[in-house]
Amino acid sequence: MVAYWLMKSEPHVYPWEQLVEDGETHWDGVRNYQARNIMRDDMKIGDLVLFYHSNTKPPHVAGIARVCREGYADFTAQDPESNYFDAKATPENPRWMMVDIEPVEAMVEIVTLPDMRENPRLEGMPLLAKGSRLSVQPVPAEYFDEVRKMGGLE
DNA sequence: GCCAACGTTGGC
DNA sequence: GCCAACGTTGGC
Repeated sequence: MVAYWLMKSEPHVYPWEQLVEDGETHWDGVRNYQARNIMRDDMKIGDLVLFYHSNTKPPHVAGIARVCREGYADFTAQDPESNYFDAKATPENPRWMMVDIEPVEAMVEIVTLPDMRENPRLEGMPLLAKGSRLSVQPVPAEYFDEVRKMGGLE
């Protein structure tokens, strides 16, 4: 049973194109407990992910990725040189977790946030909820399919 | 750059 | 364990 998710990345930090170039990546740097718990407990190999570019004009879904490694320690938390260093993270208790994802397919056309807000079929999608800021969040299947169609994919 | 909505921290 | 202060996210 495949589950669906949405992950946010700022394009100037790590864009979709970089994921395509890399072939896969580890989703380091998440420092929010709710998002961590999703990566630790819920994301399974084969789950599909809407790759969302935040903090850009307009914000948009750029492509679809797939989980290719399940939750494990985010080692950047233990690296004093990292921007994501957390003094409370240890090998015994890494505190922060991540998954690996790989690109599946780019949207034929990006799906922008305004377009999603205008689509009545997406009413109730967590991303569109007022005050939503979770960087890793669930996407109920019907919304995932609709976004995929909006992006020109079947 | 502004600021609303959240999440976290720390004093009490 | 409350809650005010502060920091962050992210759309606009």
